[in-house]
Amino acid sequence: MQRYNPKDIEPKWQQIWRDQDLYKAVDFDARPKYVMLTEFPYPSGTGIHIGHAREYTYGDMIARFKRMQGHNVLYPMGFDEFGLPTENYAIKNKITPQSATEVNVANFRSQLEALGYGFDWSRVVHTSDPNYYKWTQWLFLQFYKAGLAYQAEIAINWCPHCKTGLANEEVVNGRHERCDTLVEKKLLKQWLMKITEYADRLIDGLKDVDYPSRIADQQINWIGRSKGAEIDFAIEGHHENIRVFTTRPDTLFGATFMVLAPEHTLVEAITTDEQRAKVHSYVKVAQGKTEIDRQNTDREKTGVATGAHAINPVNGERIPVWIADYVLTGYGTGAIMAVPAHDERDYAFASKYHLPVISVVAPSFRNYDKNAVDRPSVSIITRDPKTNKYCILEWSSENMLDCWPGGGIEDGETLEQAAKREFAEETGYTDISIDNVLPITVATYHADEARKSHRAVRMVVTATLLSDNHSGNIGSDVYEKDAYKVVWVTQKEALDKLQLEYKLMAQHAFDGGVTTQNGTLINSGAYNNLTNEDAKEQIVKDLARKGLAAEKINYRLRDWVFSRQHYWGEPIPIIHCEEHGAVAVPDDQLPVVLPDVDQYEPTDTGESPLAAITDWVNTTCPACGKPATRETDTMPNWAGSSWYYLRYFDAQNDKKFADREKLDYWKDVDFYLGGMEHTTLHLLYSRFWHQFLYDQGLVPTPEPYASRRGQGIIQATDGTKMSKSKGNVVNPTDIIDSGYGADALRMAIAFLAPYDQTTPWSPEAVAGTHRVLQRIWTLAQEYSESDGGTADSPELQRALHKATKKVTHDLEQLNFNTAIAAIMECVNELYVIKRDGFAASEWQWALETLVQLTAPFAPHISEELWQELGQEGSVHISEWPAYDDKLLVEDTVTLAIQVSGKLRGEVQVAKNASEDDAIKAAKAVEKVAGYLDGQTIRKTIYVPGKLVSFVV
RNA sequence: GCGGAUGUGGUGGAAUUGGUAGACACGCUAGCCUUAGGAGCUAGUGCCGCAAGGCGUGAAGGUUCAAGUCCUUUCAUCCGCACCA
Repeated sequence: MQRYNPKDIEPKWQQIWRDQDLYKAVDFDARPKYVMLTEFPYPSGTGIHIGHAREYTYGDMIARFKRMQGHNVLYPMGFDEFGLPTENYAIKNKITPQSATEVNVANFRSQLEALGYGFDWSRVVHTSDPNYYKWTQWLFLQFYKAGLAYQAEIAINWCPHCKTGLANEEVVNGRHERCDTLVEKKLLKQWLMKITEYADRLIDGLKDVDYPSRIADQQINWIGRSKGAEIDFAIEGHHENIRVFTTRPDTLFGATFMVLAPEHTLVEAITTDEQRAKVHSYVKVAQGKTEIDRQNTDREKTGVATGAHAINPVNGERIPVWIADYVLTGYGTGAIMAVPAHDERDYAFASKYHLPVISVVAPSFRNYDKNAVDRPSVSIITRDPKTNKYCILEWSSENMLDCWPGGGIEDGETLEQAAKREFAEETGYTDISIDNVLPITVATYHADEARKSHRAVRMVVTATLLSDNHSGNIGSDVYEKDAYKVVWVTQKEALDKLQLEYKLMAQHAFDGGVTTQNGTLINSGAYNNLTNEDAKEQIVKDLARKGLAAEKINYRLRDWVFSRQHYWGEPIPIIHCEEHGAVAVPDDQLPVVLPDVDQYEPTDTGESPLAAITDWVNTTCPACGKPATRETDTMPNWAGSSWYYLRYFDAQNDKKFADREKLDYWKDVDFYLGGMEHTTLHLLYSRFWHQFLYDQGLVPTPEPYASRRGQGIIQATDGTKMSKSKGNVVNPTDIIDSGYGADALRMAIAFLAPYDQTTPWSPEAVAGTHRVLQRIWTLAQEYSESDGGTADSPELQRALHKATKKVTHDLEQLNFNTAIAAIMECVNELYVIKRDGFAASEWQWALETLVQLTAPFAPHISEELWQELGQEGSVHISEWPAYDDKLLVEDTVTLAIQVSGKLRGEVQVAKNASEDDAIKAAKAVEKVAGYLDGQTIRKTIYVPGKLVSFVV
């Protein structure tokens, strides 16, 4: 018998598949198309890692499964070659980026082939190939011609280590995501893409695609759409207005000051002479701070008054204008109205600089029956200054909520009188002072002794315990006597114990009166008593009539900084002419080829190294033929990957980026698997490009990816992140070469955990899957060496149909791990059946089926055994097995028997046993009978095929 | 703070509509076998207990004949964003 040795069979089949073009996708084929896309790799010098293997393994399994199910599958691969790592690698090794790329790509490709992936290599794309980036440049020019690519001199994020500008998306916690260097602000003339123009489309388009919420929400969050209004405040003694953006126009009456960002354009003009020196020095300090400093929310707020005053448009109040660096230039208008009573940041600022706080929204809690009768009442939040604890009533009845003392306000009684009386009646404490009436409206359901509904409209007061004077009486009537305890608790305990309106009162009392909750307007003139939601609309509407406000939607998303000051990227195809400005390179002069150079190190000047190559830079203007210069910035690494999937549909075309008929055939990507880290980068950028191309009529679908999933990360064995410096990186090629082979590795990766879960690598897993493959191998060998068996086996049929059903369903749900478990279970069952003897004809069928089920997971061994079983052609283009539910049903089933909800035994009954028979059988079980003896059976529940439950 | 997720044996992880918790695998224990291989086969393996039995899905309550699954409260961890007005 031949032993299973992957080294003998894997390279052999890889060569045969290549020779046969087995995985070549066919344009215009009649079978339904299926585009399985995984993110193409960046060909670094270190080769592929286990994360690549996880992604491509899942993709390959789906591609093979769909192919066997009769789809015309396109599973393409390419290389995302431009970018900093290769440039740095080339500089370090003193070679050109072109040759570094060539070497790395060759290495990547051979590693990918060793894993047995069924890529259609005839469609491979290379983003640094001029035949490819010609079209990246051409597409860029479509954006430019549509006004969506533009130049602007702005302060951008600059990485001093990589010496290039960065997009917002590439900065994480103030650092460049690639090299972890603190980014700086640098004022540079930049190319930008107007992705903000597509902000709404990028949100709305998510409704039409199948993305998990963690991906869709992250994108929505990143775009950060927020609805509000822009409101103009007049400045005393000036003609200009200060325009602010706010989402809370309902709190306008509570605006007690304004804050401008230090960089705001009006700062210089409005600052008074007395304040000028202070303002200047503050602005200087603010600009000297790093991004990370300015974004630190723990930092104490600072600011300086400009001396100027603005006029609140709703009430004519004169309010001071400050500058402070907690207001950002880049968002909204760079100026805010500050409402300290309803915004924590404004409150912190107001407290520090002793600015007034005016509450204008009384948070309300409403939970009552509309027909209820009003009953004015008061709740008293009393603090004992000696212990810093608060007095609450703890009820012994389950129907009563623990609460603040309080009760109805009698006719002719003031709020203060009622509060003191109720507190004394309920707690016995007679000596308190009322400090404050909280702006809060609590309307809550309350029933009296006659079960009549009341609406308790509560006033909430805070009070201080002055002495321990006590009446000795707790509770005023028979219902309250001994029904509760008076307890003193800390703030935290109070928040833990109290619920609903009582909790809300506590929160409001403890947080100093600052609240962002909804409620009713107070201190707001004509708008008093409106809900704040209604007031929002009303106030904006009224101001809009006077031309002082307009509804406005703001986005967190910024335009995409598209320039890079590096050599190794697509040259931006623009020519600068003194007379004609920025002119697009004509189509017939594309591509603008990256020139060969000796020096491609980045510079500190903010200029790309291309700027030094004068004979490349100097050219003529396409419009007038006069001397002109080329744009020397290059595109970001995200450019080539923004449309690469479209090129797979027509990879060789030299007339167009892709032929329209081929685009119409392949349409979009059916399933796109990739990394979660690309959610707000590549995935967002490419959706933006695609939506634009759709608007231009260049692609047939509004969205590029019909379905998207993100695979989880494989961590190091100890659960930490793999890193080269820690030496805990798992190399897939090493595992293959060590003798386990690609099939066992693929199975181990997929068996590890659900596909989207982050999970540590387990080195033993490969030994386990290798063992399973050996067992399958052995089964097939023993069959082919046997001379037939003895009996037909319904068990055999059931085992294979069950496995087929499970594997089919699990693959459809992407449950790779349980699909493999089902194969393992089936193999175990076959070993048990084998011991009982076997019939040749059925084993032939059983093994064929097993091999087919295994094919997507372990393609080499399946192909080898398929051939050994006497099949012609490849298992990978054989028809996926069907299953028959009828053959799954066993003749007898095991019923669980419960007595009073506890499992007490089990019994075998015929699969179609009647309820009576089943119950009779259950009662007959000795152990069960013991539990039923002497008990009255109150109820019997029978779930066919599952259990019998006796309630005694 | 906002958004998203996850808590189940020694480990990775299973568990359609509420219906025998721990499938499958790793590891471990014992035995067998051998062409001594990165072997293979058989049995066992949630916890406590000699057993009967009891206890068990982060914690606490609740609904139900029955809860990992539904409801309420709460704790912890991870990911993304974060002075976004």
